[in-house]
Amino acid sequence: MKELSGKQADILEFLRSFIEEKDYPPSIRDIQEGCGISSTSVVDYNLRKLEEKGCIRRDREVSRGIEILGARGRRPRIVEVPLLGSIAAGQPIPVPTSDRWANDSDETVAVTEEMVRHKANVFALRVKGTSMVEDLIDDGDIVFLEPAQSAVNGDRVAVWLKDRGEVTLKRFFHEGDRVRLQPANSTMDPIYTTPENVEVQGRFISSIRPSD
Amino acid sequence: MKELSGKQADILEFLRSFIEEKDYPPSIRDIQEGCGISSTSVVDYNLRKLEEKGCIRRDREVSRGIEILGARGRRPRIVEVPLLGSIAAGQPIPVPTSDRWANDSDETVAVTEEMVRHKANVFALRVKGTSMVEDLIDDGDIVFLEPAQSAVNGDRVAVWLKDRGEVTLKRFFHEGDRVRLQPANSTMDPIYTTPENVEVQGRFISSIRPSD
DNA sequence: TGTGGCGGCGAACATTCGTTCGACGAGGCT
DNA sequence: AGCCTCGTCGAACGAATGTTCGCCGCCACA
Repeated sequence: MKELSGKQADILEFLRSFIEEKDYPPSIRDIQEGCGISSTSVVDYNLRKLEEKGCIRRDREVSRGIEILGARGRRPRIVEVPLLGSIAAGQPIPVPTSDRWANDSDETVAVTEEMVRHKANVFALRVKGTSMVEDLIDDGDIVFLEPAQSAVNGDRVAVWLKDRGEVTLKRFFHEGDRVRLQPANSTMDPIYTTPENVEVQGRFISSIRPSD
Repeated sequence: MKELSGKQADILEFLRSFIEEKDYPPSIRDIQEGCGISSTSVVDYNLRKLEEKGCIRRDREVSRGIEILGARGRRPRIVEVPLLGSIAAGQPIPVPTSDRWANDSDETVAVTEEMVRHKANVFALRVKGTSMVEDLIDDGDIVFLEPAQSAVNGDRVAVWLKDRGEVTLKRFFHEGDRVRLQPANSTMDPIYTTPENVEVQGRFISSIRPSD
């Protein structure tokens, strides 16, 4: 007996939409009204069935303690990543000096945790320009970076160029006593500088292309 | 008086973590215990303050009717996009013939609504191969498609090639009485075929690169 | 020194809510 | 017919929960 009765499916559907709308689960009597059921005990009865079948989990001794199980109901773990600004071959960007993002008016990007590899303190930047287009990072993309102070060869990092006073996203190569910052765009030349002049700000994690 | 007292900040923080963990809001007494407050009325008092300051919204006559306001607390609208399989220059994929995704065991990808342009019935495919790499779609990427039966020149579409019995992601060009399916990879040749032989399955919306 | 607002306290109260109980009808089975 | 299960119903009980009320200490301020 794995099938859901019509009423059980109704309740499950109501559960979803109620939670979606209100952000908290319905009470038994909410379900009763919402599904046009005449008695609370019927709701309770079917809720138990639903629980037996593994569709929901109920928290007894807690009102509204209903949780939808399964991929469909599980709330994906979302992180709001602060979108700190833009990065290019140009404009300097503000970089967090602490882990406090107290300013709630900051723009954020909401993504699933897996997009930022479950790392903490990740921040996002909007890419301006096409210097990394061959690494599949295009103008307008949003990149996620984790704070980092160092890089190994080949890492894509946001680096602060002290002499220019600007931050740029490039592939990092340590070559003897100099540093090569390699764009992933064959029409652009690498930047050569000294280790003293560069300060790694963050390491590339992933990117999204929010607009087509 | 816009500042939050220490206790109010505590409560707000507790609210966040409680909801994050349990998926439903705490009761007054949950807050009382969780924040080490000695009376429910103190909780009520500060909850009112919080409401005055616009941090939360309370649903009176509903237990646990607390909702966190603002970007930090607002639940981002998430859609679970069914990940139907892979697409490449090769394997056929199952394509939905109806709008029912009844099979809950299907793998899904959770993304924010803006990733799919708030469209309905979007589905996702994992890209195999590098035929679209110059369009910044690489091997392993996940692409989001909307169901479509037609395409205009230049659209990136998933097309069903009847004679080959396979589905592939290409740029679509109608040229006279033939159709050119153009890979975005200069090492690959376009596919020429007839309009009768191609059946557009979906139009490219956006892509993510879940792993580095 | 008195006054009033603020934040807190504990207890009682009123409502909401989950659960239980007895009963009923429709079917299936012996 | 007798007996069982399933799904339903209405009512009531009791636990969980939100709200109110009087009282208190602190502190700024007149």
